[in-house]
Amino acid sequence: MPELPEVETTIRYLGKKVNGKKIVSIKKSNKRLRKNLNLDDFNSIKGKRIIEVKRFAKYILVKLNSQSFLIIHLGMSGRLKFYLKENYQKEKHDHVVLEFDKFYVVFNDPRRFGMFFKLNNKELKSFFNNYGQDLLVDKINISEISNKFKKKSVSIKQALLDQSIFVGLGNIYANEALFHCRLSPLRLTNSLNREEIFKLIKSCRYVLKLSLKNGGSSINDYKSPDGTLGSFQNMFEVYQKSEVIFKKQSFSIKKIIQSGRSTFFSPTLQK
DNA sequence: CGGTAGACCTGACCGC
DNA sequence: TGCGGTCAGGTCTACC
Repeated sequence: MPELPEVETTIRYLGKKVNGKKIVSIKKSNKRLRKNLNLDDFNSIKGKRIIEVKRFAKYILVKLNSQSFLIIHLGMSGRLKFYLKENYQKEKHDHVVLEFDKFYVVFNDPRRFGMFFKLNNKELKSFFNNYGQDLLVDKINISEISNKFKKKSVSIKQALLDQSIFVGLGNIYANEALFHCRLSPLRLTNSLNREEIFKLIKSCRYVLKLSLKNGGSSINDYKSPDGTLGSFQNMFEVYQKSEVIFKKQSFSIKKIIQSGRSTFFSPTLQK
């Protein structure tokens, strides 16, 4: 489900609620996620205080007052829910429940591609050592991207999803960004000149920021922790569309599969 | 090493 | 109403 704007929306909301608060208790289901808390880590969480909630790539990092972090990844269908105590009702696929003094924070994930685990400071560094530049916050180093692009011979669509080059783009925003800069998803990374790479990055940042401004995209299951829906899905230009209007003319959108993911693009407009 | 299928899951939707 | 097929925001692994 969630790409970078959805994760960012989640941490901004949650940070305001939990910063400085103590975890009174923790419960979990016995269902397997992509990564689970081991027993020792599970037992160590009760009583810890939350210092801050951050994001790295599409991961949510909850810093605890014990030189360690809860690491949460929402996978395809995960979300964090926030409930005042009197409002909590258990739902299907609630996998982790963090109890605070006056509220609960609940990790829910139907498909269970998500992760909920713990790392100490040292482990954190090595866990995140192979990630690329964050399109939302980093000042992008174009030369580095350009070098990575030259060394590869994959389509630029695939490259956008490769988290060791860029961090945070997922399938929706990769499609939207490519349309925004009018580059064909079929182009190979080593065929782009510097100007095209610059354009591509600019469009990625534009699309991500616009989505964030609109609270992310809500398709099927994504909601922010308080249940609000994002609205960027109403602004998709190509994703899951069959035609696009440009300069009052209508162009058809083609759907193809690239490395197992759907790509939507206009062969006429994107070169 | 680099690149690509397939695996991991549940649920929604569509056609019969 | 049910059954089978297809598809979905993301990673990771096993294999050429």
